[in-house]
Amino acid sequence: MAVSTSNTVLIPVVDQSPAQQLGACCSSLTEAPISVADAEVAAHVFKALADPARVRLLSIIASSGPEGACVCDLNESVDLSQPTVSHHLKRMLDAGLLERERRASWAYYRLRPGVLQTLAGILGA
Amino acid sequence: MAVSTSNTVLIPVVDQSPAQQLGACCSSLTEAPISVADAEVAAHVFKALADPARVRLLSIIASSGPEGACVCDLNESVDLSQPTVSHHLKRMLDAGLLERERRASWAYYRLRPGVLQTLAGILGA
DNA sequence: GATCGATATCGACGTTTGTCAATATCGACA
DNA sequence: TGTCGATATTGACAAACGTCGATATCGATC
Repeated sequence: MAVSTSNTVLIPVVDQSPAQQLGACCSSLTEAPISVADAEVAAHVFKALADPARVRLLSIIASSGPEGACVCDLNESVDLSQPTVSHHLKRMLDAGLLERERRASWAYYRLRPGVLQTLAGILGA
Repeated sequence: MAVSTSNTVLIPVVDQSPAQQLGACCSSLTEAPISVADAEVAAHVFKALADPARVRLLSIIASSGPEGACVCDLNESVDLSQPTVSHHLKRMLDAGLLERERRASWAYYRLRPGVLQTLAGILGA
């Protein structure tokens, strides 16, 4: 998706997940007023955390280390239907909080490395 | 609101703002799976950040230091009606992210001390 | 006390969201 | 190739949300 012109490579920001854009957007909310565009990006990522089921799913996934957590286990960890769990996982995946890997018939989700640190950096001092 | 019985003082958790409960709930999302109750508290605070207008308002307020920002200025900083700005401020106030102080006819909002650090601590490692 | 300016609340509206049942997809394996 | 189990997608619905205009509240000042 990168557009190459002579010796420069332009990467359309809109093709990146919100959490990816987050890394390059703003240093800290408290340092200076965030721009309207960057606020949009940040809010999109916070939205992915703005639901109890997603917070819990993320915590379970994050606690299961770099190998990730199997959806089959996640389905039983929260009291929600399988499609609903799948929906929440997709939401966090699209936001760039999670990564997915297929192993045989199963899907494993894991935390995207560094994304929580980036988010904390934007919040924290 | 504290209920005093003989020599103990019980503070009902439900009477505290979500951000206040946050301080006493969970250490880190990545350490161990968060409980259902704590996930509810955390999600409530994240919800207060899950809107572009609120992120920007919070950033403007946070950037204006401990003396806070006047609503009269905030109204002009974002392209929204006065009632909408008031609504967003109330949402963050209820979540425990902000504090309000009246000076003469004006209302000043400021960041509740330490709340972003607490939030970052829950996210970060 | 009457007025005025600043902020908050109310009522209404279209949009987004969380949820589920039903169904589709996709890989493994007989 | 056909079946089965795991996960994703679709469609529908109620609830929550963001927004605004109109109005209420509340202090200051005349």
